Amino acid sequence: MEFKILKKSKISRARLGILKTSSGEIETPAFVPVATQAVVKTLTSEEAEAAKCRILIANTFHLHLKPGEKIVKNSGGLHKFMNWPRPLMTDSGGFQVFSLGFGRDFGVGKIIKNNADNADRKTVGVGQQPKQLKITEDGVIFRSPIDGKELFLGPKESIGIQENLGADIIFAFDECPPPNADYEYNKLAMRRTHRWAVQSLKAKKLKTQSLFGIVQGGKFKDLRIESAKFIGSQPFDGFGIGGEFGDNKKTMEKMVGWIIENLPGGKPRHLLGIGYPEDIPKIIKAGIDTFDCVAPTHYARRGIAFIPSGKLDLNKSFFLKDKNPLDKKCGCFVCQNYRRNYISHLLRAKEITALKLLTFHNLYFFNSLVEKIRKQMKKGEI
RNA sequence: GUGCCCGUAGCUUAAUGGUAAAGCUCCGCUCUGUGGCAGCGGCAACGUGGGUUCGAUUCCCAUCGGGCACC
Repeated sequence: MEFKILKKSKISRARLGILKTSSGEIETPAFVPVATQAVVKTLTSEEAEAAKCRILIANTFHLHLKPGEKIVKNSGGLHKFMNWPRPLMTDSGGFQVFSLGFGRDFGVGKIIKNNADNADRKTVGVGQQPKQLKITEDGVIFRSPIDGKELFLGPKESIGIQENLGADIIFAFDECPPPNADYEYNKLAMRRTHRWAVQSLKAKKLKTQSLFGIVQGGKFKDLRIESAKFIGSQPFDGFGIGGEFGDNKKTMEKMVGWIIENLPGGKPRHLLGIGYPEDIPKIIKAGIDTFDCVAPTHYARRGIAFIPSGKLDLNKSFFLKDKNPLDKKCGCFVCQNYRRNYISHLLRAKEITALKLLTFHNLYFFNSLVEKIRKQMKKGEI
């Protein structure tokens, strides 16, 4: 892999680049749509490409369970398996330590609003374990959500699976602590993640893949700096930034800043799981090169379209009388050919095509948004 | 025409001699390394008219509407 920085902004930390992988190159900054189960839900790979997707991220944990990495490997690897010849990432399964663990126990996502509703939420401290899984020094004992069987995932296991899957960019196994974890828990989890990072490097054998280390540290400045410095000092090909980013957009920007300042400048930085439209200019200005987010695809399946002025909830009945396209200025095939009333009807009729049309539009919207930012960067406007 | 049964929220159904509950629909809200989920909140009803009773959605009568059986 090669990362070429074409231009550095003079007014922010933003940079324009080309990320060259074994499966071709992408322009950065770039949005990375989520294809957990080796598919952008509701779309074919050809459709994802038509929606301007140039790189996707699949998931180690999910693909290990179903269909199993050997099936994928025997099918010629992830690219051939899903007919996606372009660049691919796989997430390490570290996030599932959170989403199937404390995230499920407390019913929280990785961003938790610090309001009255959450004032009485308990904090997670050192020594606590999630109900459904066990975190040890060597890795994590999961229970398969499919058959309840015990399943162990550590750095070696994760890298082994990711090598079999065969994405171009793979991630070190990490622990993503919950947003309600206290300082001491974050410190402990972060240092464990650092040890796992070193073990992930050691476990990696294939040279065709690039390995990204993951920075943790929660919302704590000294931990984020320590993590960025440590992970940054290791021979990774690039860096992921994981975990939580405070309870509002401003703190997120600030926190990403702490990390970026302490990472080596020449390697790509991927922000894990962040990217609402309003976040995108901010994180790019903070120095992020790639980022993934379920927002466009997940919201689509809840009936919501992203447009320049915000979001449209097509479930609302007044859209049944709205003959406009989702977005008049959008160039995607959905906006060229379909109207809000029809999509709203399909949603109400529970027709899966509604989800497909919205997914396509949302991805096109996100990818166009980032494309526009790249153009602005070329002109020196960002 | 006669007999029997049934009329509770937009829909499908509960419960009760002390003014009513749920599911779906509908209307809000939440979801950031993905659940084609889920969760939270809200609007909304005793067919009509009498009677008995301190009090009737509940018991009685009539009436209207629906169903079944018989003629």
